[in-house]
Amino acid sequence: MSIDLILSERFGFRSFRQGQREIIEDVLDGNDVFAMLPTGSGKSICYQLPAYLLEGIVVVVSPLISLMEDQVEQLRRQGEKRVCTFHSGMPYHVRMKILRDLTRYKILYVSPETLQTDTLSGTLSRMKVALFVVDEAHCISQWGHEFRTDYLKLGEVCNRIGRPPILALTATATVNVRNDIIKLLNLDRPEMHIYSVDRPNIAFQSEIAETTNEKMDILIRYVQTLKGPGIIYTSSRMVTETITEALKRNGVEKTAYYHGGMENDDRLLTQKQFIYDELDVICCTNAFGMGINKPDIRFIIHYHFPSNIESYLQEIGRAGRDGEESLALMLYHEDDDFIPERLITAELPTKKDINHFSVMVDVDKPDRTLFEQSITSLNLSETAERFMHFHVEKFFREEERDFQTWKNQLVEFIEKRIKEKRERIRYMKKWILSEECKRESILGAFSEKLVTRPLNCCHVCGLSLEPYKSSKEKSPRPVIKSWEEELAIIFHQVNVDV
DNA sequence: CGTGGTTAGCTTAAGCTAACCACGGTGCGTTAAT
Repeated sequence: MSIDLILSERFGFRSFRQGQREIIEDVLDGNDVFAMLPTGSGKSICYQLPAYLLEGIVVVVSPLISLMEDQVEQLRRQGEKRVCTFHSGMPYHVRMKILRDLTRYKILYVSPETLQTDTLSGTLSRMKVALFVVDEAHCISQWGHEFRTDYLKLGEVCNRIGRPPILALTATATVNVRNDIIKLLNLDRPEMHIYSVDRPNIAFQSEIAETTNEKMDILIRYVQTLKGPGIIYTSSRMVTETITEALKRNGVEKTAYYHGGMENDDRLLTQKQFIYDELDVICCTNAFGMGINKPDIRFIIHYHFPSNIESYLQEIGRAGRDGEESLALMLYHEDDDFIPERLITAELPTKKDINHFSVMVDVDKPDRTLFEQSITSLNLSETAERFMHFHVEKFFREEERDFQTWKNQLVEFIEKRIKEKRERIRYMKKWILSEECKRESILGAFSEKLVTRPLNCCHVCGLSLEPYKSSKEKSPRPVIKSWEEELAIIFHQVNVDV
């Protein structure tokens, strides 16, 4: 069966979008593939379609449980029942049943953490795995080194389950991040499919405030005049709540906040309200956004800047998926520099911590239990603690281990990581403050040149804010949905209520 | 930097103020205690 036939019969599309055919052909040839496609361009087809042609199961590593659930649900709606996910939120007996029947499935969605467990990787190692997919592959580089170290072990796990061909998918990765992913996943001469990260319908605007109060005033003024829906990003949970209150006091009623400290149910509810247009504005930390496929987001405002330019691109990339004019507004005040600096140092142990550690353990007769206990008594941040556990595990896996060498390398590595992270913050700040074209310089960060400049480019090139303002007389937007879509929404909600 | 929580120290001893300090963001999984 040809891939065009499967595309129309299984997925209901007449033709491939940019990049999809080439990527699928390389995957079917059994090559390792690295693909960078802009958000919303149909990345999942690149492994879902080959699943019908390859012998064995396709294992997809995904960063969020909600993302995995969404994908499974969507495929089931399309009529494909041979897909599943496997995670801690599922009842024990359901998980066991899936394990028993795993050979019957075509696609399995799983987190990097669960994939490490012997129950799952053991079962997979005894069957044929056709393809190993890493979705949102930039997470390997962005989260793997400290926050979710299981991302660093994906290469190993892939070997354990028979080293099938690997497909790494992402929407944003600088050349450095690409190389990091290739190295950590152990990709073998991968076929590279890199497409432009430019989003011509997103215009850039920045405002530099003299004081924090002024920044808040500017924010409120913009939100009052801009056409929604929109997202406001900040770097602090508390600030999301402060901004929400301030906006409500100033006439922007349909506003809510969202951050990782909230109850799961509240997060889900707020997210749904935003997607179904019950909210105009959402004030959030970087917890919000991954997997949000709302097509008509009109503005993204940064009240604080993210700590690197890929995160920034990810965040603004959530606007204008429908192709309509959208605005990315950056608000800056010099006090903002403090937060990202604090965050990067808090996620790693200091040299002093490492010295403390080496005093506590017996250097000549290394004992695993004592090592682990000593980490706990260092009183590190959760992320720094995770980092230490990962490196201790690595130490005990070495046959000829030497504590001093390990320690020196660790300290060196920490210094290198902090230096890199500072450099990335510095680059982000340079972008904010530079007097050059915002679009050209952001493309430059991805080693790309601007080909055509859109009419509304950025405030440096000259920008009219008129297209982004809300019109006084609000005509109700016609909502045209196919009956399939309507049904899907109804079923979705039924599932949620039960 | 800004903020919120804690504590020392003052005082017609229970509640106030001021000084000080810690902290700021992303999620998976498992387990212990009811």
